[in-house]
Amino acid sequence: MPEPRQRADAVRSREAVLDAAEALFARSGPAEVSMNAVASAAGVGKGTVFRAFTDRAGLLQALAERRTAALRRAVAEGPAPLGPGAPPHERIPAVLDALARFKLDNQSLYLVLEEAGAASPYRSPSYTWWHTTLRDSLAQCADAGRADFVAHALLAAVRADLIAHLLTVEGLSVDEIRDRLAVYVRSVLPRDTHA
Amino acid sequence: MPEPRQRADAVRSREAVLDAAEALFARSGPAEVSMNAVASAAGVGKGTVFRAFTDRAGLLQALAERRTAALRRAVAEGPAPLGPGAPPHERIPAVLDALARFKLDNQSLYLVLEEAGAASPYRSPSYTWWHTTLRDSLAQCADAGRADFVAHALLAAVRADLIAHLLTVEGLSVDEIRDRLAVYVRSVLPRDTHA
DNA sequence: TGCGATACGGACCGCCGGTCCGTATCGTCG
DNA sequence: CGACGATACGGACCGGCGGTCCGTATCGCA
Repeated sequence: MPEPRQRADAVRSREAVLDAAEALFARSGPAEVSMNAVASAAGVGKGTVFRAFTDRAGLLQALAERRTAALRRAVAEGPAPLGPGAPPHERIPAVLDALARFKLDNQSLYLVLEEAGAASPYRSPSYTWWHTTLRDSLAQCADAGRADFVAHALLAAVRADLIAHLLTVEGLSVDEIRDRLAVYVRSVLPRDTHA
Repeated sequence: MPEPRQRADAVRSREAVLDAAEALFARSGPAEVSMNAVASAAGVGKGTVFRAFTDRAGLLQALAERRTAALRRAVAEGPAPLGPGAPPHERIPAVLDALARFKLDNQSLYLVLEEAGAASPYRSPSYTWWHTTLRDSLAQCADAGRADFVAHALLAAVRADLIAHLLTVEGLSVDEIRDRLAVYVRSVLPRDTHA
């Protein structure tokens, strides 16, 4: 199966829809962006949107993939402290801090993305990637068998709706959130590796 | 305003709807229970359901309130280790374990309950209550200023969709989940109080 | 330049949460 | 005990959602 190539107009439409969707999600609240709205904002028929992305979840996922590409690259192959070269007890807080900052900058998108709805966020490739990365780093940090759960728990601490709540309802500043998170993450990591 | 009293039939309907809803949520998956289904399962018109609970969120909240009453009482005024008499470093793991077990027993209800949807779960009175309880216990455990965030982070570790994922996708047993959680919670609590 | 394959658009579908109002029931008071 | 005002009931109804379908327009290869 040699990748049947895509027609030029299809590629153009796909791009237009992604751009429009990104703009809409940035501007408005979570569930307020309908597929209809995306389609007409992109200057495209509804059918085209669904042809390109299958369903709502597909569009959201494509959006996430595109938006996080740079950050993921920085973590996967960049320099310390984010990259794989850094020692775990530096890398883990750095990665979580970067992820938290990123979610703070892309709140509305992530609020939608992590909405349970049909498929839980835990099945999405995006979550799985972060979890695996974190788990592997944690596994170098002594508590091998528990690394899997700890990775989940740490990621849960930076869930979009929690962060939004801290910011909006509890009135914390971005730096306060980052600070609390940093302290918390350090408290979870084993003490013996602390030097 | 002397509480205008309710008519007998209204009370009966309310009860019938709660019973029916509880049964439906226990049986089926999360988003698969429509208000229409609840109404007809309760042998009642749709209007009656909305009259009694205002909207979907109201019904869900009433359901949660009713279902967790016993557990909340045990935590608020019961004996150690759950009750307020227990020392924090025993009470906190006990409370989280109890909460996790409870969510394991009421998965589908909690999956619906914690769905972001309109209002985030963090604004619900139920969440606020658990958070306050946990925060107060944590505050007796040294790290005063951070207690608020730590309470959020620990509660995030027992979110319904995470627990469901561990159980369903990762195939952990109930006891494995409780064990991982216990170890994790202990790692978060300050070491100095460890004896 | 012609023609098969592909993509486009928007009318259309079933269903959802939520509203509305004519009708039936309640409970109080004479 | 009968009658009447207040309250609750039920289900037709509404706007809008995610998703489908198919006649039509466009693409790109020969």
